[in-house]
Amino acid sequence: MRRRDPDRTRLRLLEAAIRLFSARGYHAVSVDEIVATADVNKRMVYHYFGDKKALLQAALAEVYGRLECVEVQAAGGESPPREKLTRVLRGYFEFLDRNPEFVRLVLWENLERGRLLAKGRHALSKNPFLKKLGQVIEEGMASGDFHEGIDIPHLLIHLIGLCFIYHSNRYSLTQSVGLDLSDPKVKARGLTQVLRLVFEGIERPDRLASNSRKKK
Amino acid sequence: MRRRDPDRTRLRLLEAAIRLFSARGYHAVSVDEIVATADVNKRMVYHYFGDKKALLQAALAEVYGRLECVEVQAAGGESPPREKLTRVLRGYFEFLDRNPEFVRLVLWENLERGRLLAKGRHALSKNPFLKKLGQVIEEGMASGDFHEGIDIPHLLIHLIGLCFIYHSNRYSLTQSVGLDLSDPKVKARGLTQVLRLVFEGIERPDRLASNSRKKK
Amino acid sequence: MRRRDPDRTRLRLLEAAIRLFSARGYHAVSVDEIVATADVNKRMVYHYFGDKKALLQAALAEVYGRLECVEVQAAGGESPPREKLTRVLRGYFEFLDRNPEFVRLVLWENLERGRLLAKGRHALSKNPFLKKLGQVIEEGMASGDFHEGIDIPHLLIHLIGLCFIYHSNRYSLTQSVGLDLSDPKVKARGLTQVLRLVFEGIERPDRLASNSRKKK
Amino acid sequence: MRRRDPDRTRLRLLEAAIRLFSARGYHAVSVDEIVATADVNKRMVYHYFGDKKALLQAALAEVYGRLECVEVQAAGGESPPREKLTRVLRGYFEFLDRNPEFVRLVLWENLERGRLLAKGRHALSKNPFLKKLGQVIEEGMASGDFHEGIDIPHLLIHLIGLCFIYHSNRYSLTQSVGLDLSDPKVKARGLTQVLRLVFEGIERPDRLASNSRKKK
DNA sequence: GATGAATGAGTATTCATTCAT
DNA sequence: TATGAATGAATACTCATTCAT
Repeated sequence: MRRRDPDRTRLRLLEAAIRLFSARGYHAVSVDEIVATADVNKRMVYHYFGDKKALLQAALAEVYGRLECVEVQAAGGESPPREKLTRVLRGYFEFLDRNPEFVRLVLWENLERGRLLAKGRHALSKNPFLKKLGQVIEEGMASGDFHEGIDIPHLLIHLIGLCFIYHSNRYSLTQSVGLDLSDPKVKARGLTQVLRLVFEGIERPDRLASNSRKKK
Repeated sequence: MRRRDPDRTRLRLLEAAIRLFSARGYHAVSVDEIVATADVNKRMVYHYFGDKKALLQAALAEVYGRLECVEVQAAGGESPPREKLTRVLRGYFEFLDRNPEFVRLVLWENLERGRLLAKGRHALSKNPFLKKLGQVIEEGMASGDFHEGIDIPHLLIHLIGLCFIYHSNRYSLTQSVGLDLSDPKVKARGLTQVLRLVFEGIERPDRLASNSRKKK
Repeated sequence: MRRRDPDRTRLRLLEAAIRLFSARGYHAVSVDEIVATADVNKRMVYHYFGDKKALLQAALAEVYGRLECVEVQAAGGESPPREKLTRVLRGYFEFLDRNPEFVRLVLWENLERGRLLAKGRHALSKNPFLKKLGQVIEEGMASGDFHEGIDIPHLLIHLIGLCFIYHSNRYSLTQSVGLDLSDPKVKARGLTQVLRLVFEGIERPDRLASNSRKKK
Repeated sequence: MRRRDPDRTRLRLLEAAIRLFSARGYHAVSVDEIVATADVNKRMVYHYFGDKKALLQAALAEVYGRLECVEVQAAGGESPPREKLTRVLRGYFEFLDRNPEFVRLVLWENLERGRLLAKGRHALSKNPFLKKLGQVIEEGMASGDFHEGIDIPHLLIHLIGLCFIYHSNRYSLTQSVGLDLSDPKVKARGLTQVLRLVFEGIERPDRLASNSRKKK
């Protein structure tokens, strides 16, 4: 008879759920597989979590929470804005790289129209990472290092998008642009190029006078 | 009553499959639902496509193919590179907006690790849209309008990422940045801001001299 | 368009049916497989035979009929009874060996309780082979070569059984007695031993006096 | 209402499987029928056995095992070989008569080319009945009661064949030799005649001198 | 807290057969 | 005569969940 160790059981279930749900999505994973992976009795899913959906929700909460740990310190200190932003973006990019479960679960949830996201108050909503990111940009605008009039919410979206795309569309991009996005070197260069684009754009500065500022 | 119209039957199945697979993913959709939606006998799925997976594959091929139609003419003519690129990006952004099935199926497929994408030569691989996009950038580099030394494959990824993120992570972004990404006005502004970022970056040009070109 | 050749179509269907039904039995074979094997349109099964069951019946009739061809001449002439019987039994044994479809279909039918056998007037009922066999035995009794008082119907059963078992229970016997019954040499020896048993039994003749004739 | 009696459930499934599989063969029986007969939830087939094929395998093992119980004592003692062999054969004949499931399952399995027989160590392979049968014959040869030079493996096959044919080909034989093999009297006479054939053959002993021993 | 037997609705797929052309 | 689209019931098997112990 297995020793009674409620925490262990709950934890093993959660780990199995994160692994399997992120790997194959909610519908492609059966409760049987989860309990087999966790080496736990099936009944325990219902005992600890209620039902399969609630287990997914717990898995989401757990994984989303990991985002909190990223870059709490990265944006502090007295460095110039460009350096700060560089550090934060690098932190985020690498977080996504080291936490594929996060990327995958966020995508599954978006494809499910965020039904479960809407319920529980996840770390994703009151996200300290995004707050920090916004502050760094504001600092840069205040100091005159960055353009004035930047639309911060949209810029946040862009920064997320530039990092996310490397991890979300890996397979279709590998096919269509011909880069192997699982190669660490390719990813490293990707990050470098993202930073360059973000800070400088693609247009030659000496041509900027005539074009820039046309659009608000 | 038995109508006898093979084309109609095949088409209805394909449409139902596109609708349902893109809406809920492969595993959450049953063949029963598909045939009910298509109002077609269940056997016909196997008659025309072989099995459920092959039906998904056919749906992917159909929807991916739609990308081919976008921007065939947009990038022609004698306009300056910036205008050309603007037109192409706007075309892509709006294509994603008008074809949520495309966005969703691409994401499902990436989450499934591109298993079906790998087989069959889809329009996604020998993608004329991406080719055109690459050409426009080269033109801009050649004419001196854009920076020299741009890494084109990565820039393609960035452009795709900037457009994609508005449509792929709509639900989690709505929660985390507080913009309603289903609002057409928000999307329109998003595109504008994307273009601005792409061309100019966020750094003030007069500060560029000291920072720029440090990284290759 | 395939040329119209009714006889060919019917024949191909029949051949495919015999092959498949004898190989795997009625229920394990689908009409689709039959028409695929026959390279004939599915509808033709119903056109020529009525339904799947009737096709089986036709296959049975065809294969049972082959028994008629065996040993029409073998039992003629002036040879002594022992030689005649030897020839007939060898003919039957070898017929079974060369016609596994016959053996298998007879077994399937017996396992199905002879439901289809009961209907159509098959060659199996008014069987010329068995008639001949009986006649040879009677001749032997009349001439004094064979015991008097032989129960002919039962002896017929025994002779059939001795030949049949080598072909019907091939797989279980291979396991339980350790002879490879698919080996032609083993089968040849089997026939020899069958003949020896039939004519002489296993008891030493000098001991026969005391035991024999006890049972009627 | 949910009774909770695993042994009962397993047993009922096994009994239903034996009954139905032996009656109609593997392919003609559906899992639905089995569970309906057993009055058990369908899921339990997979819970206890794995799948339909494994259930058949379990049924085979169970029924084959019954052969072990036959004639453990029959061949002991000090009786003369002829009597011993008579007892053993009568035991086997009557076993087949009382266990039609055995006969039928063995035949089905042979028709399926012994695929399931091959796996799993069934009682059929290390068969104590056949061993005993072989020993009795050896004793008879040693004592001089039986011919010397008997090919034991083949004789085993013949004895099995003589008993089996009465039970395996009942339907076709009824048609072709005109005996009702379901009649107990006919079967009893059949056994008697089998014994007579086995011990004495059909040839008149006084004619034996000239013919016998010709074949090895 | 933990076990594994039990449930009934649901899964993808295949069946023999018929109909319109 | 021949084609292949169409049908609805049946196939083996899996699902998330609950119950008795």
